[in-house]
Amino acid sequence: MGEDKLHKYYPHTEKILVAVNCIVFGFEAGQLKLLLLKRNIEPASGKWAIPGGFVNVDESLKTAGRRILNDLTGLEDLYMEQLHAYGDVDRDPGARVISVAFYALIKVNEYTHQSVEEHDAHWIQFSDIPDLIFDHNDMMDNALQHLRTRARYQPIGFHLLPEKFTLPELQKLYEALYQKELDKRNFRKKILSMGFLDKLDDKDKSSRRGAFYYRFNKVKYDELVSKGFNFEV
Amino acid sequence: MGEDKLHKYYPHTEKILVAVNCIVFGFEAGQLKLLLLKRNIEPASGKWAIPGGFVNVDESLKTAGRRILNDLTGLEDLYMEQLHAYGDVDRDPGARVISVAFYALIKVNEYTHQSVEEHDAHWIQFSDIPDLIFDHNDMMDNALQHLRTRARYQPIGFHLLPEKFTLPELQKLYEALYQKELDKRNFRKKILSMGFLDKLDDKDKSSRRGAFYYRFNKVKYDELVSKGFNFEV
DNA sequence: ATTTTAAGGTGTTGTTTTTACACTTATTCT
DNA sequence: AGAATAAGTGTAAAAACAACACCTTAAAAT
Repeated sequence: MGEDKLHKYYPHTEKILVAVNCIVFGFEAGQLKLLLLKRNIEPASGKWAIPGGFVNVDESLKTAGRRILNDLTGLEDLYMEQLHAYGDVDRDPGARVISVAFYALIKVNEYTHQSVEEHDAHWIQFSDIPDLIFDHNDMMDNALQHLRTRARYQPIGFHLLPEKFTLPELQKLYEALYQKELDKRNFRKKILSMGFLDKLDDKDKSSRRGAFYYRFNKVKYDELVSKGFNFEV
Repeated sequence: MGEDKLHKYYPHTEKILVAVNCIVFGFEAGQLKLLLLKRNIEPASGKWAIPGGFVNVDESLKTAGRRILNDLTGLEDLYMEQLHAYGDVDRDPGARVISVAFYALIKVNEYTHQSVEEHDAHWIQFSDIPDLIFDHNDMMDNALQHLRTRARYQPIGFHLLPEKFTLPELQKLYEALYQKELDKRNFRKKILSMGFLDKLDDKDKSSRRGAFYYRFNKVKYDELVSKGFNFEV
């Protein structure tokens, strides 16, 4: 799509820089974590920032998000949803930049850890989030808030856990999200009564007794939803 | 903010046209309605569209939304929230345009009707929505879906009603949103038990018996929220 | 003036969902 | 063998929800 077409149809209009930022959440050792980078371009080089970059004219917003996140951290195939467009005139002191924020959820494992480290990115837990550049602390707050409310009504928490997870792990995730302890019996009763978790034969042996693994069964879940089921934790 | 600054900090980056669209909802005669315009610029001139226009470099997204909506329809001071940024590369055949959609709620009355008519905009009820340009039908679907879920957990429905409204009116609004009949006694019990509606002394006399007016008391509502209350209808 | 009509307003009961709460079991470590 | 640790399990009381029918008010019609 060239300049000709642009001027033909929308003369006297001003173009603007468009960026995307990806707020990447991970869950590890009972802690919710955020992926941050030290920015390496001016202005604000060296300061902590949420991964981001500029959208090219020939790519969609989500494509740009995936490309930029891959460039900056090596991560790919994450669950990603658009969150909000940040458009205050002076939000970026370098230029007028509108940024579309996405939040992403990732199953943290050795491979992703390695990739993140090689790119000099860092997992920071929520009690230790530093001052971030521009409006990135706002983005982070909004994303966290959004994740909290959304996880209650959509089964997106499973994107933060490995394929095979235990019920105590799942409960710890929800406790981390809601910042509130949950009753073990009531939690298990509720989750299992929904009927889309498959109990596996093997156990996670990191505790003495060991806890059975479960798996999220998307086929069953979709079937239930099509019958009017509403997820809620 | 000039070109100098831009080139100093972010060289080799491509700027893009940024638009906003406002999905404006109204509620009248028991019907949820959408404000639409016939587009008067190319491409797709003469086709039905959601009101929209381009963002200037010196205004925020929301400011642009209010300015454009005011230009196109004369409306002002609406409740407005950002919804989603639409960024597919070919969504607008005229150029690469990213559009940030807002949804807006308005208390329809004689004054707003007049203003809308003078600008040749139209209130269309949901059963009669025509084919819209570009991805505007998607925007509308998303906005409606969003309104429905959001109205359940946030007291935003009151933005669609006059300051003084009756309980039968409020119930009709929720019935229109959920497309489902509600039990009069249970609805009244639930809404009134929340304790943020003030009953007024006068009645709406458009029915034989007349129904008492109520008013949403924001101070009481905020107080309840600060004590941990969660709105849900 | 009386009757009719249309919509507003009101409580109770059974069912379902949610919450609170304590002991047993499996396994590892010593 | 025994101690330690976390996993796993059931019940009862309380709260929320859903279903349901009649009386009241006031305008309109006769």
